[in-house]
Amino acid sequence: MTATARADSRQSPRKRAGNGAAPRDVADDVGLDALVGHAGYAVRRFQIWIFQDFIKTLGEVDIRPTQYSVLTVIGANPGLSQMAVAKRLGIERARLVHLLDSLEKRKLVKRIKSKEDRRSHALHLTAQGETALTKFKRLAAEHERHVEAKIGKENRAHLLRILSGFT
Amino acid sequence: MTATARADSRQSPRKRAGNGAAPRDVADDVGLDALVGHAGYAVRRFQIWIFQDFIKTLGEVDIRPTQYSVLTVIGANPGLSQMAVAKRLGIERARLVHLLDSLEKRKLVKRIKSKEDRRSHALHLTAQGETALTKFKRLAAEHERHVEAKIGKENRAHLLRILSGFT
DNA sequence: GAAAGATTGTTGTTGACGACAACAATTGCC
DNA sequence: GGCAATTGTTGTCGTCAACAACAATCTTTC
Repeated sequence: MTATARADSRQSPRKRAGNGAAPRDVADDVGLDALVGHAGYAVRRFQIWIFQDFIKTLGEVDIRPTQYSVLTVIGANPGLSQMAVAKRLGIERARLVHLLDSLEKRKLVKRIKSKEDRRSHALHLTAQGETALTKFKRLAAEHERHVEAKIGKENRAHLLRILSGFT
Repeated sequence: MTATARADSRQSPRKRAGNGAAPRDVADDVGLDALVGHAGYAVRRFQIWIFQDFIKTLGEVDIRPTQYSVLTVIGANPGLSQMAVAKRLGIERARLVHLLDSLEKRKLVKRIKSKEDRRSHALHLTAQGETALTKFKRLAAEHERHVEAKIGKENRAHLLRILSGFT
């Protein structure tokens, strides 16, 4: 049913395709037709927009969305292992290694060798990391207001409710 | 206001952070706190889920979301230039080159040298591409039903309405 | 009508990111 | 004590966005 708009022209599409009947130099009025109504497409475009705004809004402190999520989880749950953080955020532990390397180099996070399980590291924010995170959160809240301005306050709330199952 | 859940513990967070007070071997009940209420995080997680389902549902025909969007746009607007397609879908023309290379190798799309503008290529589906696309659309509709089953029919509809501005 | 500037497709590089595989150190199981 | 599983780490591979450079071609401008 997404193809309804094409149903007629599909019977003999090469009639127009033969030569340059419609090369269309105007790129803005291209019909999406079947693409509209696809949740994945809309979500992808929205996600791109929202990440770009986040990166831009937190640009002055050079924090990307993934880094922010890591800092937030560690800040809320000090002493967590890398495995636990990775599992919670749905990122691979291999990936988390590099993330923590850079965050540790910036003195925002420290890895402390756990005494209960000497394989694992207990993750903590540094004092500097604590104060930095509060600033990041202030900027993130500003970003959140941009989202509200873009799609509306109620729509944002409803969106969060719809997607709450994905935590 | 997204940080409200942390507002109390933020005053003296290092009280708990001091040593291994809460190493927490259970990874599933980790509090996200401040992360909940961030639209970007929810959208990212949802987008990952929805893409994985799309890839899996269209796995038998080996078509990924971006490829599907390209085929759909070309199918609905035969004769479009690469530049127009790229601009419409928000992907770079450099990226589109590789996408079209693979689609052309699979005989789904053909580039025809435009006679009006000899720099550009007019994009068309092959006959094989036309019939293939109808099958892809059927599978995509099935994927869309998975989304409905996941978040609910009305929620999906509302989601599309909220995000319609991102086309 | 020719020079200057813009556009189209192409190639290449960079960096973020997810998926996977291998490894050493350590723990837990039996 | 020995064997399987887990944790952090390193490395590779493939996807994808962002840029920069380039040749061919159009468009503008004088």
